Amino acid sequence: MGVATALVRSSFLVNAVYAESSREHGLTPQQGQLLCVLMPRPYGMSELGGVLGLAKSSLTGLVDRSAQRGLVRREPDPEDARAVRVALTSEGARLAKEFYAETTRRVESLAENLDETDRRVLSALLARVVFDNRVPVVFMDFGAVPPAQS
Amino acid sequence: MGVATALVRSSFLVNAVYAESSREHGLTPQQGQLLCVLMPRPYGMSELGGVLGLAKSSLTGLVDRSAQRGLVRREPDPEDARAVRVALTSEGARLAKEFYAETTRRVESLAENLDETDRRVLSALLARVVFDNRVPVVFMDFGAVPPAQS
DNA sequence: GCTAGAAAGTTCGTGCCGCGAACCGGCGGT
DNA sequence: ACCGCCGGTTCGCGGCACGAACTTTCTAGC
Repeated sequence: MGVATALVRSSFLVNAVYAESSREHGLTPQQGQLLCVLMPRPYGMSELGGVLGLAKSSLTGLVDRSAQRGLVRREPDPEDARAVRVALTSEGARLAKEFYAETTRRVESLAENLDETDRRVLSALLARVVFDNRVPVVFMDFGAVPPAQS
Repeated sequence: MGVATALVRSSFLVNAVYAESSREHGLTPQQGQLLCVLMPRPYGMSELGGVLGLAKSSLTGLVDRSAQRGLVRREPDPEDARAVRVALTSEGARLAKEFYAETTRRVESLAENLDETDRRVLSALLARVVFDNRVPVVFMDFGAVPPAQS
């Protein structure tokens, strides 16, 4: 199988899993992604647009809906009266943590038939691709590899 | 980087590339995907739902819009008066071929910094994941590796 | 200081997407 | 001949993403 085909199909798979996990947590995939991005710290709207690859107006809507559900909050930026800092509410932080953990678990399980070595190799190669192509931090890397204290 | 993080981020990347390629061909990503699936042969609506992972009603809409743009056609199934076979129009087939080729090229180029060996390993590992998880044929594998007459 | 313009966000209108519920007509077993 | 299943469509809903136009605030240049 060509590398393009492999990448496209695996993306399809990961998306499906991500979407299902979102749905089961009462989130849309976009909201799930927003929560994950906000986990480490608050972001400005434009900054979020850059990370998520969305237009400003798209962000307004996404943050509106997420705020309406009590997941995030718009705080005024103390340094710039125009700007806004989008932060998780405590409820949002709770859900984000849960969603992140469960999604990580499920995506990991997609590679459960690979042995430890293969998983490491796969991670390393994908990490290289991700790095080379300057992919923004759309999914954290916390305890991601709480790993093997080999 | 954990395997989950690597998979999620690379998916994000591939999606972005896929979406951009679609847009530049005047397609939505869903329409592009539909065209790619239909390249080898016509499909029934339910069958398409299975492959794309969509509800019946979602398919109706997608096929409607694609048909309106002259990309696909609904043909009656000669064996079953209820059923329908969705097929590419000649225009649709032309665009599909173009879109497929360009998208393959771009996705491949995401791994351009990997040497031939690494690319092969990456393909093999992803193919394994895709196979183990029964991912439907959402992206063909034609001349996928027409490559290098080294 | 003042003003021209850039930057941060919002609003608005449009089209696409995905879903479930309800529905219709053909198919098939009994 | 009937009744249940199956393939598809319709409808109404909410979410998503965009560009264009607009408001307010910041900042450069003079």
